[in-house]
Amino acid sequence: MKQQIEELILQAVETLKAEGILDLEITPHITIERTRDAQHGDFASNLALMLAKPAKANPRQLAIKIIAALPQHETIMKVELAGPGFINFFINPSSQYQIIKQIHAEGREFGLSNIGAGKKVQVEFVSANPTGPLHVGHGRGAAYGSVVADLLKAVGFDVHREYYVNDAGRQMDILATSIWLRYLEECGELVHFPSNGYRGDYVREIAWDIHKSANNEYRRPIGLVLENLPADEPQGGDKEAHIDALIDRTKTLLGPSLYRDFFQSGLNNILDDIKVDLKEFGVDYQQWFSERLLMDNGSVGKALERLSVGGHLYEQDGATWFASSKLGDEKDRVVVRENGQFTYFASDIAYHMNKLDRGFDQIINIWGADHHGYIPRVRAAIQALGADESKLKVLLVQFAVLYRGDERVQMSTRSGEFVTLRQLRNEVGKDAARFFYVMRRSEQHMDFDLKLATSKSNENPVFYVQYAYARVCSVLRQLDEKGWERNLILGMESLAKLTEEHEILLLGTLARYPEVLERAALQYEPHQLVHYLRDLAHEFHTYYNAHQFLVEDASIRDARLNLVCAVKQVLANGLGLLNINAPEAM
RNA sequence: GCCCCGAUAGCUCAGCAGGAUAGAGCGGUCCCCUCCUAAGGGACAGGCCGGUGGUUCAAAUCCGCCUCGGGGCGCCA
Repeated sequence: MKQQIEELILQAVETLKAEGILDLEITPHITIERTRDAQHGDFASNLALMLAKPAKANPRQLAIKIIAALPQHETIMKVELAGPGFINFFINPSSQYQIIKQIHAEGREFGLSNIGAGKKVQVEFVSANPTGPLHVGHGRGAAYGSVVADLLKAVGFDVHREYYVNDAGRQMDILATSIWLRYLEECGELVHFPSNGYRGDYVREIAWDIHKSANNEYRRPIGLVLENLPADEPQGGDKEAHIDALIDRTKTLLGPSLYRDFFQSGLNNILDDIKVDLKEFGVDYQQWFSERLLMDNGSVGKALERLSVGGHLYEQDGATWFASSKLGDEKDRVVVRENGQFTYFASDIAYHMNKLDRGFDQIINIWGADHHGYIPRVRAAIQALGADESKLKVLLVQFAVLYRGDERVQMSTRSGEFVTLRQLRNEVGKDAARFFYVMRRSEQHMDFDLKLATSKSNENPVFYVQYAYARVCSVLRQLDEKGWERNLILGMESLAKLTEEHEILLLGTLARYPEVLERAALQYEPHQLVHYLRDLAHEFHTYYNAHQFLVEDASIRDARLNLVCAVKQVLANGLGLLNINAPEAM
């Protein structure tokens, strides 16, 4: 519809050019938008306003000429000049009814497009360290990332979803050590738990499990563990030095092989839990990409080699630095520490090299807003690797600040005081949680009131949309109970009987759906789809209250049912994209 | 100090590839079930779109400056 009007306008412009009214040099960017006010018709163009200056003409005069030059078309009922020079298009109602036939014909496919066809996109999201269960902050990234991925797929991109598992590095050593200390407690040793260790209950649970299956295999006397350790912070020492020494001691006492076993069982335990958690939250991945794999298979070395060949590395103070400041970063970054270990950034460079080598046309990283300072160095790395940095798109998700009523909930993984994603799901359910997370713009700080989200009252907006769907289902059940049968063909033939204001309004909203999907996908903004679904549900509820669908006159009845079933289909398609259930009854 | 995000109704937020009287939900006041689920609908009240300059025929939307919030600036991950 929109495209048709665009073509008509384009033809008009050509005509005016041929007549010498418009300069041949002018190639206008034609913008057509749906009107907000029905008085302004269905579509409006500001073309005359845009061209007024280059054409050196009065916008209203110009609009009149454009209108005169517009070819006739069956879908256009009338064209009006309005305001300062807007051209308003009124669509012929008979062509508006087509949307119902289209939705019925396309079903689940309705709204999908192929504007992304042939483009491979990788979406990396969540990628939380496997040092504990996912909390509600990760939930937002999970919901947002999965819907962005689904939207891109819906408009034709070849989407690859990935979780980068930080299974190497110091944090993991701290975790392994924390589990081991809890394990020793379970064995009966009297342990002073380090202030910098992971204190969550899940650490104890993992320790119990290991003790159950391995008994005292990993037990060492606590005296040996604590011997000559630097003091912890509460004792006036440095907590970092303390925990590092504790890690070293753990490795020494267990030996490489046993330490690795222990480490691995902690990792597996938590990663499996994360996988199940996300699966239950409706989030699937094509790949779980291991950082340790990059370390072990030499990819990090290769990536640094590539940077080195390009002259991007230098040695200073015993460390190896990446000269990222020459490529837009604010300072250079260490990639190999003085102690010979790679930094986290080094493996991230390798990971991005790997992404590039896999031939994605676009790489989308969805990060927490706290990582924003990290973007310039990754861009620098991509350039240094010889790739086009515009392939990288970083989408930042602002934090969800948790409230319980008026009280702000403090969160800290270390202290173990946090609300897990699983707790949230258990309290509100998958549907409400997902809906809440994506109903706000991702760059927007979000106040997530657990009290509100956990309330099963009608304040919860997800019910509103689901209820519209359930109502249609209910209508169809009622039809059956009344002994009527729906005649699809008769309904389609009688669409012209849908002349009520509410009905015309719904036709327009239904027709908007593909545009909403396209826009939401290309702008990575799932909330646009959420708002659309709310609008659609609202218009349906209003219609429902204003008119009876199951009327005696079969032709009107079937026409209305076809309209209402089109609404049902679009609600199902939209909710499906959000991975939110569409219940037959509530 | 530098960087990112934000500031719109009492509250939570849409609207921001500039457009015609700024929207929704919740909360407030009132109204609508002998009728397909009232988890619904309708009406009213509620706004100097943080402030201030600028660009434009047109600015909540774009640009500059300022104020106030949140976050980030490690040989941590």
